[in-house]
Amino acid sequence: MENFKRTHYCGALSLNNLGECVTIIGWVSKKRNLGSLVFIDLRDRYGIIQVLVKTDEINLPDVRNEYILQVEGIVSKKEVPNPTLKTGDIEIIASKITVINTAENPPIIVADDTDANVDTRLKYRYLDLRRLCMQKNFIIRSKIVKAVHEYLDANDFIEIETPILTLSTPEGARDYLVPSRIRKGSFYALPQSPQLFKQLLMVSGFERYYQVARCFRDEDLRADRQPDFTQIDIETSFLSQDEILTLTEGLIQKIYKDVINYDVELPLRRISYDDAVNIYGSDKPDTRFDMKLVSIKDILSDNQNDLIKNNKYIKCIKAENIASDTSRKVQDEYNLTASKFNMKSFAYLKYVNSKLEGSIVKFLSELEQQQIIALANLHENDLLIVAFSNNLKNINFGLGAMRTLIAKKYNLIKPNTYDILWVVNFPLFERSEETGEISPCHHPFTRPLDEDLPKSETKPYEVYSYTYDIVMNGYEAGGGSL
RNA sequence: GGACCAGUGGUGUAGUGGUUAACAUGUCACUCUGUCACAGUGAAGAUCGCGAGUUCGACUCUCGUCUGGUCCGCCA
Repeated sequence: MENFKRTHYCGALSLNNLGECVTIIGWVSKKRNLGSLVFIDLRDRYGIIQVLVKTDEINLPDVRNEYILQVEGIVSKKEVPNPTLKTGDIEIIASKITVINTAENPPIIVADDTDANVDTRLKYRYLDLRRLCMQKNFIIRSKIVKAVHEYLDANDFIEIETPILTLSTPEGARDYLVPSRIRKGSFYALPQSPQLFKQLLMVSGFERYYQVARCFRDEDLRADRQPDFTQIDIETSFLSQDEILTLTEGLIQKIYKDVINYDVELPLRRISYDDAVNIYGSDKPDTRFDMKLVSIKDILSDNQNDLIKNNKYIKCIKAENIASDTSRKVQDEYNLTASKFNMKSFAYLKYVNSKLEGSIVKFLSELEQQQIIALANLHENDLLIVAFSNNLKNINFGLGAMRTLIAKKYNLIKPNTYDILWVVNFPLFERSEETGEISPCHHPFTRPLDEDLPKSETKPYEVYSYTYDIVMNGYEAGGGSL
C-alpha cells in the first residue's frame, strides 16, 4: 500500500503560499480542457483550488470527475483572478500528477448547486456529502459541540452519559420500543430526553450536569423535525430563572462567536409568552420584521354590526404597500393559512386614495375609519387584515401565521441577520382540545410562578410558570424550566 | 390517522388521447494557451415508477399499488 503524503490542504492555500512547492491531495471537481492548457478544480474538505496543467510540459494521465489526485506544483498568482472563489487569486502550476484512485461517472453533480432532488441525493448520500455546503453543516455542528464543551467545562459542569435502553420517560411523545431478549415480552424504551436521569443526578448532588444527548421521539417527520435528534442537555441545582438564562446566554454568545464570529449582544431580549402571542401571534416570534397585531375592538365598541358586535376580539395586522397586489385569490391563500387555527372571519381593508376600501367599510362610521387609519398609521396602498373571533388564542395564532406568510412572500426579512430572544413564563396548564382535560403545558415537573401559586386550585389556567424558550429567527431552538 | 403534490435518458424538467417522446445539463470523441457555468463540432443515452382497466390507439384518462415531498393531527 502506497502512503500518499501532502504538504497542504487545497482550500487552505492562499497568497501567503506564493512560490512554494506544495503537494496536495483532492477530488477532481471539474476539468476544463483547453488543449495544451488544462484546468482542474481540486477539492478537499477545506475548499477548491485550481490546478493548471501545461500538457506540452508534463504528462497528464486520464483525469475525470471525482478521480482522486495527488498534485505536486508551485503556488502561483493567477493571470486572471476569480473573486468568487476563496482561493481565486492563486493556482497550482502542476509539475507532477498522480492518480490515487479512479471513479465512475457520478450520478449527481458533486457541487454546491447540484440539481438533484432530495431522494436522489439520499440514495447517493456518500456523494451528496462530498459537496462542500453539506460538509460545512457538519463542521458547524462539530464546532458548536466543541464550544459547548469548553463553555460548560469552564463553568464547572460535569458531563455525564445517561442510559439509552431505559424505562419509559414521561415526555409528551410516543416512545420507541426495543424488545428485551432476557425478559421476553418486555420492552426497553429509548429516552425522549434524559429528563428523569438528570433530576436524579441533582438529587445525588452533582449540582451541574450536562450532556450532548441523543433523544428519540416516535412522531411523524417535518422539514425541521426528526424523530431522533441531539440536544444540549443541562440541569443545575439552586439557580434562579434569571441565573440560568444568563448562564445560557453566555453559552449562546460563545457559540456564535466561535463558530461564525458573530457578536451576540447580551442580555438577550426577554418577552413573556402572553406578549409574544398577543403582539406577534406566536410563541416563537420572528421579530426581524414588524407587522404587530393590533386590537381595534375598543375603537369599534359602539358599532352595532353583527360581525363586529358579536366577536369579543377584533385584531388586525398591517402589510405595507401591497393593497393593489392583493387579489381575492391572494386573500383566499392567506385565509387558508389562518384556517388551520380555526379562524374563518376576516375582512380586508385597503387604504387607497387616502381612504379605506373593503367590504366592511360601509359598516364603519367616519370617526371609526379615521381612528383605525391613525392607530394603524396607514399609508397609501397599505393593506389591513382584520380578524374576528371569540377565541383569543385562535385569533392570535391565525394572524401570526398570516404575518409570517406575508413576510416570507414579500422578503421582509433581511437575510443573514440573527434575531435571538427569550420567550418566558408560559402558562402552567393548558386544556386539551379533544378531551377538555387539564394537562401540563411544559412537563409535569414545572414550577409555578410564586405569585401565581394561590390560584393553582381556583384558576389553574391563569397560573404561569418558570419556563423559557430560546427563539432564533422564529424557530424554537431550545427551552427549559425550573 | 388524514389532505395535497410529484414520479419521463445519469441528473433536472417539458410534453391534456395518435410526436421520430422535446429541452437543458451531465457523459463520450475530436479541436483549442487563460478557463473558472470555458467555447466549438459530433455522438451515445428513455421498454415514460409498477399493475390492471377504458380505448382502434395511453407518457397522457380511470382504479389500485409503491416511492418521495409538503402540510394537518401528533411533537410538553
